[in-house]
Amino acid sequence: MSTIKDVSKLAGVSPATVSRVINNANGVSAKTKEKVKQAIAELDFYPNAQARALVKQSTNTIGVVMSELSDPFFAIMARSIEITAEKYNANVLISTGSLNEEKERQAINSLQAQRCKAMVVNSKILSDEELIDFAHKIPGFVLINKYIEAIQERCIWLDNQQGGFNMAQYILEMGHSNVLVLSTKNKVYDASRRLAGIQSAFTQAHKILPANHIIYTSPDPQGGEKAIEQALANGIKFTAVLAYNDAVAVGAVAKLTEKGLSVPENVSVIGFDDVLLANYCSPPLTTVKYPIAVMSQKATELALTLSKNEGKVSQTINTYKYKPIIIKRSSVSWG
Amino acid sequence: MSTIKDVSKLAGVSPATVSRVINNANGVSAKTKEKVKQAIAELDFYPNAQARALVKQSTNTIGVVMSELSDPFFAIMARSIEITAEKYNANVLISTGSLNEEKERQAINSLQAQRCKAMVVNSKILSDEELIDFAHKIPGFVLINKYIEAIQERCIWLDNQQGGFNMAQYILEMGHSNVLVLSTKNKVYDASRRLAGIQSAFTQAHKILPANHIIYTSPDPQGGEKAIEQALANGIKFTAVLAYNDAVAVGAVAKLTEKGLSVPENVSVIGFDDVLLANYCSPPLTTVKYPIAVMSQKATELALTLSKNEGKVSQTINTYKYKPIIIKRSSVSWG
DNA sequence: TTGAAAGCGCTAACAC
DNA sequence: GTGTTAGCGCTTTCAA
Repeated sequence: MSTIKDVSKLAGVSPATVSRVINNANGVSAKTKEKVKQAIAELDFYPNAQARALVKQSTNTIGVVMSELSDPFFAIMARSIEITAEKYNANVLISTGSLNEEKERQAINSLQAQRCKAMVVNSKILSDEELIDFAHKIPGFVLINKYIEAIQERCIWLDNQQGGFNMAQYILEMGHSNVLVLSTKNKVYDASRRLAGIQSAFTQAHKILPANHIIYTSPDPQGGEKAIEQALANGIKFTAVLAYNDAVAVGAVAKLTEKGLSVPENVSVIGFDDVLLANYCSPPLTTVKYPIAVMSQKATELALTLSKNEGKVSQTINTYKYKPIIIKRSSVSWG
Repeated sequence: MSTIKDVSKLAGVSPATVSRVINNANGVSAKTKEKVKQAIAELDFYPNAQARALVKQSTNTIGVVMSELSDPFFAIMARSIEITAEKYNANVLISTGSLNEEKERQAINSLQAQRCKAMVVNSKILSDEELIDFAHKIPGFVLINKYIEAIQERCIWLDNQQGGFNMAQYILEMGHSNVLVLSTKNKVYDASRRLAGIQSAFTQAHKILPANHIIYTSPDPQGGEKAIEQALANGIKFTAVLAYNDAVAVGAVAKLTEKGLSVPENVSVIGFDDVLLANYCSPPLTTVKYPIAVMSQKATELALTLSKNEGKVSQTINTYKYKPIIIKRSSVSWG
């Protein structure tokens, strides 16, 4: 790979001049500019991004931490961040953390090593203290899908508790009182918020949600299938299922159908997120809309802005809480 | 952000020694190592990845070019690459190109600027010549989902034509002869291969596929819906739909159902890819399996290997063609 | 309008 | 074992 020196030699100018040309600086005569451009083309030269970053002390790269690219929810998030970043001419570096504390930390560290000043982090598992710490060290550190009061001006979040509350309230209104809740690994932040919301709706309605009606399972269709299998095997009685997300819901529907229980006639099911799948599965899924695309865009813009201002937070706006909304389709019937 | 010099000062050693410690080089006494480590912790120091890359002349980063992260197909691909890269301690840099020639080229260029020596590229639209050119310049350049003879030892591909052929052969065997084909933008590589396969199956069966039975639409559910709407509006008669991918198929099913045509009783539908959606939509979709996860893993390993060998291709293996297989579910009936 | 020179943060010879 | 030095490819003063 050729360097700026090679180009300068071929064009018969100094490296500085070549630098001026590739950076569109003015103060270069049209003639030399032309010569340089030709040399660049001839040598197929691309300025080394690392060298540039090193001297400029900035990369214009936004780092993204999330757990699982292949999950449609995160895929939408990634896409939205990317589109937004492009608008601001920023590059995107994605680092995945999975549901493991050490990995999540590493993901952030590797982004730090890349000297990303802007970061959008979807932490599922790190402690609040550690995240607050990061926020204080990294100017453009933004948390998405999570709320921590101490750094609320850097949190873009959905009110998950409200979402859980909505699901439960709706299903109770529909006349179901034997409800099965499919949650996920209890250390996962949003899962616990949603569960809290569900429980508070039960309490408010003076109903009881027995502990054995809560099953913790993996957040994918297989998880949904397994959970239903298990509930049925344990003889748990239920006429409704509240799933952690749409993928789990869809797996639950599949297993219920397989066992001769039709949805929504025998069992009602509610998902969460409203990903593509929810609209096209059968029956179309009643679910809670998670406006992740809008939120990701906001998070990206905030991260970029903060990193420019060296972390100085704007005075006017200081909270970014989004509201979940029930999308009623066909997977719920009167109980 | 602190530098190696700051650390060396605080620890009372030379920068070289610090470098030795962070690189786990031997020849450092336990005592100094301890001092240095303490200083590192105290200053919260992370070695600057760009500076490192610059002097080492290598980044251990694999670049990925693809069009659309939010498509589940690509999401699986990204995930598989990531998992594989991690095994080899390589970082992943994703650059998206969309279905636009200039953007695709830019995506590759920006990866070049980052000095990625290994690259997995899913090109939808660049010309063969240009791709061959890149392959000659970039040691670890690997093409995924595309076959170009001149660089076949760097191509990981599915036999799309065979896949198209299989779909069509199966639907013809099932007794359908009024078939609607939902393809996508005709410049897209795999779409054209699949279409060619479909056509050759028709020819071989001495059947005719009229030109107005081929509709070009966007590769997502909305595209499927629109295409069906259009076909119906134009009074085209069909009892079977061959879709470009599962997302299109699922959209088609939704629109057909909406119009009072049930699947598979009135119309049979076949998808392509076998993404998660295919198994959980209604009815479960008969589709063509695209083993993208395995292929992505292979591509990653190949790219990494080639980049280590400076592009020298191993002698033993020299072709990576994968076979599509029909997965029979419930969206096809006898015609 | 152009060039020389210093330096970004790190590693790798080569001394000692 | 440890330090000194040069240099990776680029940008940016400062001079000319």
